[in-house]
Amino acid sequence: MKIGAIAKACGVGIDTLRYYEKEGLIRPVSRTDAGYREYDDRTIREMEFILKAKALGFSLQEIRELLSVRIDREHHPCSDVKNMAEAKLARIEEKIDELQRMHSTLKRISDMCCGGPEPATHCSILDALEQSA
Amino acid sequence: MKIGAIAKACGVGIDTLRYYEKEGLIRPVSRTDAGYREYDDRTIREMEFILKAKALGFSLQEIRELLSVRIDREHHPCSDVKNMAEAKLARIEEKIDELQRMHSTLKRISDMCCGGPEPATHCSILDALEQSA
DNA sequence: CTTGACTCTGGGCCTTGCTCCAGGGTTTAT
DNA sequence: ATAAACCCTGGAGCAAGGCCCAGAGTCAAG
Repeated sequence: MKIGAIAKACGVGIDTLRYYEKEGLIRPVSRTDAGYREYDDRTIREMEFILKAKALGFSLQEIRELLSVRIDREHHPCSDVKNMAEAKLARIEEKIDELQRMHSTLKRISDMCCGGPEPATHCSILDALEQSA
Repeated sequence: MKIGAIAKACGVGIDTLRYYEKEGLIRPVSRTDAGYREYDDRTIREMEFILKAKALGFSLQEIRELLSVRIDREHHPCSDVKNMAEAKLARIEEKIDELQRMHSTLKRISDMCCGGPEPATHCSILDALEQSA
């Protein structure tokens, strides 16, 4: 299969595949005489792995590490993978906390605002942003 | 006050002030004969406004809109501000939801992993990422 | 008077993950 | 045979929000 077929099968752009190759995530099985990349089903499974990991919040760099464990499971301890998963979970939790703090503060000051058509002369949202608290 | 004093007072870098100026968020009160930017206390209050809005998740572009209401409250309805706040709240909620989905999926598959020192031959995290579900 | 601290402009660089372009070669279908 | 569709490389550009640098001018203190 050539790059276009893989891209279609995985629902990504051709450029994405070339980019992942440049980043060391995937590799074509070979090249044709004309220099065209050739892939097989393994690439599709690798891409599914990558896309799933991405959906869970792993960066391409982290995915590269996951892939390096994946291709040689025997020589990597399970703890390597679990550590990455737990570190990622911790970062996701931090991000959620931060967003929740932002949300509650903003909601508090937004709820005080009338939101009506009258001039914002006494708008409590703007007032809240003014305060040097 | 010159730019270094403002930067120190606001806890930002000098480049940040020049960047905000280029982005149309702030403006020096005047320039000295030598071309140095001059500011006064109003700038500090503006920067506090900006930094507070940033902490609530507003982008610089959105803050520019907030500032334009702020400097001429009479000619903008309160609803403009509240709409921005509510749109931002909605986007924060979306982001939280997405992170929570990521978190629960990842936690589920992470919890299945032993995390021990043995080879990852049967690591359930990797297995879960393999599955074409 | 000189040294050091400050400021100016204009531009480049960084992150992440692509996306697009130019200018060429190749393959496939009609 | 020729046009359409595909592929190649290398590099530029985008988002956002700055940081950093060079080279030059300015200002305050000793």
